[in-house]
Amino acid sequence: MTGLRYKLPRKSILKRKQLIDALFQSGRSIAAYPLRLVYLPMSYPEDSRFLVTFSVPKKKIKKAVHRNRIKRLMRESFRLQQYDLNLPQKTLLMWIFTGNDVPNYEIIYQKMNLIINEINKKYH
RNA sequence: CGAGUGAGCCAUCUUGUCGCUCCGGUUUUUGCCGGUGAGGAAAGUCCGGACACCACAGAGCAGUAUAGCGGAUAACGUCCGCCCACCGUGAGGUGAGGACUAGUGGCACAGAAACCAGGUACAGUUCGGCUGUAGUGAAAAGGCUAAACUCUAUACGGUGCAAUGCCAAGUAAACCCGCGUUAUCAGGCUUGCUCGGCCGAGCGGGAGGGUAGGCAGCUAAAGAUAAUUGGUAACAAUUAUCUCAGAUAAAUGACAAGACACGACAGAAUCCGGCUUACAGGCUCACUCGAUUU
RNA sequence: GACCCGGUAGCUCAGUAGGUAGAGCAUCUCCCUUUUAAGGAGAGGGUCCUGAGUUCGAGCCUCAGCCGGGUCA
Repeated sequence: MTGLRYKLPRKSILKRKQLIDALFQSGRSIAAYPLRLVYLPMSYPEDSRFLVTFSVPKKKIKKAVHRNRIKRLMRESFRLQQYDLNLPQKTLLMWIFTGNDVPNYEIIYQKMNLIINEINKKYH
């Protein structure tokens, strides 16, 4: 795995509303509190193995500072683990935070690792 | 030294590795190099502007806001100075601080009686329901109440960057019902109403279809810092230096090491000036009271 | 982001010149009935979202905050 650059540029971020709607309509999900991953294999023009986005509901986390903090932790955690995820084809990913409090980085990292392993089992 | 008052400022820092936004350069292949990157409240959206658009905004009414006097300002409900009232030993603090001698209304309970009056008990009387006292109450004939209507003075066109302009893509110039078509005529604008003015060949409703991209607006400005001058002050003028976020499912994070005061409230979304609310702790200056020493 | 509404009993809502907080449903008790439902009689239940201010006195007027909802591309 040497030589891999752990980057997460803008082109790998899911932005288009049409794709997000499709993801919610027919995507599957895996949960590991306080995280939930919604995913859907799909083809799209962007040159990236996946399109990913992170979401923290305002109903659960009231303060904008805390929502930003959680999204940053999730983004950082996914950035470092993106090559552990073995996907046979292009896939849409949405990470949703379902907890009620601000967690620390280690919990996010471990739970994300759990979900990623779960996905890999399904494809092998 | 202790207690306190007022004004202003700061908001963990340093280094390394990996990563993100925007800008510039390099390179021609999505890399590399350099720079850049949240707040004093970015918040609440409570005021005031700038800016943009609306068949240029006219008159009257209504409505809303403000309320000692003077000044500052682009403007303000903000700020500064002075006067007055109240609070504090004091430094100081607080104040919607015009008018119930224009009119209308309200004053529960208690009380004989509560706002065109009327008249309880007792006493005194010049016998005139005249005077005093008692009693209820916030208030008893003289008042209180305008954060009651109202009056006076002043100000105010409406909508807001999801405004607005342009580009690209796509769809349905179709269907049903009603009204109207060269007119003292449907309907619309003038943003609550009336008058007046203007637009006008289509308009209103039902059911249904399509779009959810990009660029401009978008950050160099009532700008920041310093000095000097004018002014009691708010503030203004001049000179010098500097360029300081512009994202768009939305950029500031992770890890490691070190330091100490062991880190509060909290995240820009068109931009400024205020107000209000949240907030660990620290610093500076001026002043007051008390005690002690000399 | 900008601009608007609302908060009163367990639920749905009334509440105007500021003066003792009400209705319907629900709950509980009793009556009626073989029993239940319906009907009748009665009872309990309130920080009027929170905190200040004006007033002799605020659900109501003023200011600040909290929570919930809506409109606009």
